[in-house]
Amino acid sequence: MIKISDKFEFAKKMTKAHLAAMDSGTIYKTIQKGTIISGDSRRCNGIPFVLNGSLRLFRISESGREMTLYNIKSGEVCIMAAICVMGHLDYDFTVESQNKCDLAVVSPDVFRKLIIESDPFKAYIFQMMAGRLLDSINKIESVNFISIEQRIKSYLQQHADDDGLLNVTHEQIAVDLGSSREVISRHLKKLAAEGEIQQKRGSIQIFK
Amino acid sequence: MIKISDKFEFAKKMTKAHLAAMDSGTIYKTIQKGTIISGDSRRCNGIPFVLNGSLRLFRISESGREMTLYNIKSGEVCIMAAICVMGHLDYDFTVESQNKCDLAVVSPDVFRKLIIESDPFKAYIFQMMAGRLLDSINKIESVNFISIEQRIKSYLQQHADDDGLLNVTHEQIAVDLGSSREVISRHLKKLAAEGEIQQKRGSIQIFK
DNA sequence: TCGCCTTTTGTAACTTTGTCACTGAACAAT
DNA sequence: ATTGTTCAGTGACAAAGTTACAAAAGGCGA
Repeated sequence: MIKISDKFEFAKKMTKAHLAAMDSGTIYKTIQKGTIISGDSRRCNGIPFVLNGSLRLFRISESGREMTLYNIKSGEVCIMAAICVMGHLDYDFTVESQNKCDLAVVSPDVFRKLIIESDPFKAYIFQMMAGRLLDSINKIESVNFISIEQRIKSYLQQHADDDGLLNVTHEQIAVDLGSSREVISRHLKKLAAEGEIQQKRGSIQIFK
Repeated sequence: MIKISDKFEFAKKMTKAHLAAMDSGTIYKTIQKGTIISGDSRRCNGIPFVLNGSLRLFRISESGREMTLYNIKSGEVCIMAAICVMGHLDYDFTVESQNKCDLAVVSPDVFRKLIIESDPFKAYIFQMMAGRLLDSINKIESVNFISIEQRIKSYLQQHADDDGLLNVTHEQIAVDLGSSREVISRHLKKLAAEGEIQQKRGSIQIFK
């Protein structure tokens, strides 16, 4: 079983005592794709560190529209959980696994101890938070300044594998971009007509 | 002349040595309304702590559209400057004073020293960053989920003084909400017709 | 292999929001 | 009072999002 200290560089700089404390307050678990680990009236019972796989943090509006805020990849931590634990705030985001995931869930108490005592731990959380803030600012800008067509194109580029293939539905793209399926369909159709992509059910092949 | 340690609580918990270091690396300055202190091809030459007044951090899109990302109030620090200094990144936001401001600009070197050595300093920056991240996430949500009319109403509520008066132009509201003046004008006209507000040139009076 | 069900995609009509190109009104300074 | 500048109003249009369906694709059991 892989542990935090195997995957996270910061752990290598921690003292033996802190590592032991972290270990004793950590529950390792493997979850299947589509598992909701937080939100949906579930309280935050620990801070998830992702060892393998990736999580998706999203919100659902009052009208039921869903929007991805960001993904948490392998080697990253759910920084919103961390912030809520530190500020004793409520955590009303929903976090869902996008595939089979190995998680290390650190208990709030141990987290609070480490964030105060351990410099490497603190530095790591700091860095994650800064990165997320930059991401968020970029997202705000992107939503306001960039046309949906451009954003779809970027999305396709970023999510395509080496062969230019994506296994996503129009709905998924819409949710990730904070748009709606119909809009995505319209633009994909246009891109297909222009010969930039080819569509199949549940997947998209991009060219050039 | 007011100093950082007079306005910022965290300074009261710092050691004498760190306070002295901070002092020696800080330049105090007063700037007039509308002064641009960062961005516009200006490099970041220090981290501004706001003693009085408030700053506005914004971005300008390629098409020239301007959008406020957030305001930095008295007792706060420009966290984007801090992040850029820590990550040695470029700082391509624009920061402008919204009124007459007293600033304490801490040099990057001293900032980097304090962020490593001083726990109270670190804790303060941490807290500011967390707050800003929450704000940003809320902004993303608000832009995606809430109608412009609702957002205008919230804006009016939040920015009105005790008598329900706001001294803002339609253009300012548009920039702060990431919308356009014409849209704001349309909705304000509607609100005025419904008797919820009364408009004058450069100011709005809200009722109830 | 055929029908059935679910998921995914397509589409038309409509509303909301944003853009463009002006016009006019309010205020300040000379 | 004239002039220039900033602020607000407006109509026509474009882009994006919503509503309400219909149609196709794929999986699955009989």
